[in-house]
Amino acid sequence: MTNAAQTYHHGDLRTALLEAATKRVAEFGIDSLSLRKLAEDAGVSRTAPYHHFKDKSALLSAIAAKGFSQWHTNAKRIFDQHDVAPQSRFRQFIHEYIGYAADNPQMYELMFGRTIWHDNAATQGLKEVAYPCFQFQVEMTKYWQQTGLLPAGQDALRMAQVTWGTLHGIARLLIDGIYADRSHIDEMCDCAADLFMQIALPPKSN
Amino acid sequence: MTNAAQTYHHGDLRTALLEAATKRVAEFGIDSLSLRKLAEDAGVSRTAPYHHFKDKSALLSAIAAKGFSQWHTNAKRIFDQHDVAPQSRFRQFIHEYIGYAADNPQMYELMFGRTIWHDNAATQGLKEVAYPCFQFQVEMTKYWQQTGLLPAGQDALRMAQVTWGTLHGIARLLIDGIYADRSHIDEMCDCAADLFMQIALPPKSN
DNA sequence: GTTTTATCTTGACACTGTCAATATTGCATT
DNA sequence: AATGCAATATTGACAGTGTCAAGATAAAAC
Repeated sequence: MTNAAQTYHHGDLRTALLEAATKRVAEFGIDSLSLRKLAEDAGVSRTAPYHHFKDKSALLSAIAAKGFSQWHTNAKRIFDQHDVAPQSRFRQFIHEYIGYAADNPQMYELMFGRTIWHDNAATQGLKEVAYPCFQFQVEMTKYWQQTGLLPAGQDALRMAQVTWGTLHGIARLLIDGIYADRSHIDEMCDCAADLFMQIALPPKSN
Repeated sequence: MTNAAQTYHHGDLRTALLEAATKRVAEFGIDSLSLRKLAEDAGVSRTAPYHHFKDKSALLSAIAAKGFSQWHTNAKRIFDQHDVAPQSRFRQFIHEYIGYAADNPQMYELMFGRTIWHDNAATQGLKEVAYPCFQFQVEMTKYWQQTGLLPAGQDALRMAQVTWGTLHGIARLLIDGIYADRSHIDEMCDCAADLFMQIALPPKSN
């Protein structure tokens, strides 16, 4: 017990655990998270966390939920800059998406990885935050189709899956250190943006 | 020297372990693989596997290596159908890539997931099989650019990263059960193909 | 036949998540 | 203020895990 407060009840253990766990995951990765060690660092016993999170998966879900709501507001901020031209906004969104993943690789891995999504392991609370985030991707896609940035002939949902899939894939390749190299992030983003906006682009002179 | 498997009179524990592990991973996933249980099933002691694989990660790398060489030959087979029009081949490649991922989700997860790639955990032997596989993606991209299927203005490597990223992303979204639904695989593939080949498509106006 | 080498075994260590039973406290109601 | 209940925290225990060290055994090399 390194903490001076030796009270039997911690007071706000849930918040303390969540914050410590978030920090630990961000720094050392999902696999490094141990409930026991976490409890010890918080100055409580090994099983104390179980009164605030059903199991380890629930804790991870809670961490991811924070990440989702954070990213969701960020995405809205970018998208809602109505004074910026759609093309620039679209490009900026791509850069910021990949940038977020590159800057918070462990959090991204947690949010969009199999750890919390396989076998329907995701908490109800997580789904309630994540699904609107997914839905937002469709709304944006619809808008970009309407403004002629993306081909309008395709179904918006399908289109959203593909465009998001691209961003997701690039992010994963970067994070997992496969094939793609961090030093060319911007070029890759621009390449993706150009590919998407083939039709929308005015014919280049040079 | 490095060919530890080539023995005349020895038992074939290495092969037995590799096969059993591959089967287990394919069926129940990476996390379900336990070296101890694997050894027990093979009728040897818990630490016997360590004489054939440095650690668990090395075993996983070996499994993934098999998957890579398998996929690599498959990709070449599709690409080398010179009697099929490039457009059809390109489309077929996309469908088969996603199809492979959808049919072998656990293997795909292992091959292209962080488990073996993060922290440079990949074995040298794995890299020797995987890197040519990545490189092939660039060669195909170059070809598609030359045939006018993909925009030729972009750097081939960058282009390959984006196109592969798209396939990878769609595959991951499918496998992890995020957002994308298995029942629309074909539509998603076609949507991606159409998006990539905007330029190759017959011009609608202008 | 003897030595070297590859392979396998037992024992042990330090972890992990999680359940069960128990103890302590804070808060609401009387 | 006293009491009862629900929330919270604790110790003990169980069944796992990967992996190292040291010793045993069989096969191969000499």
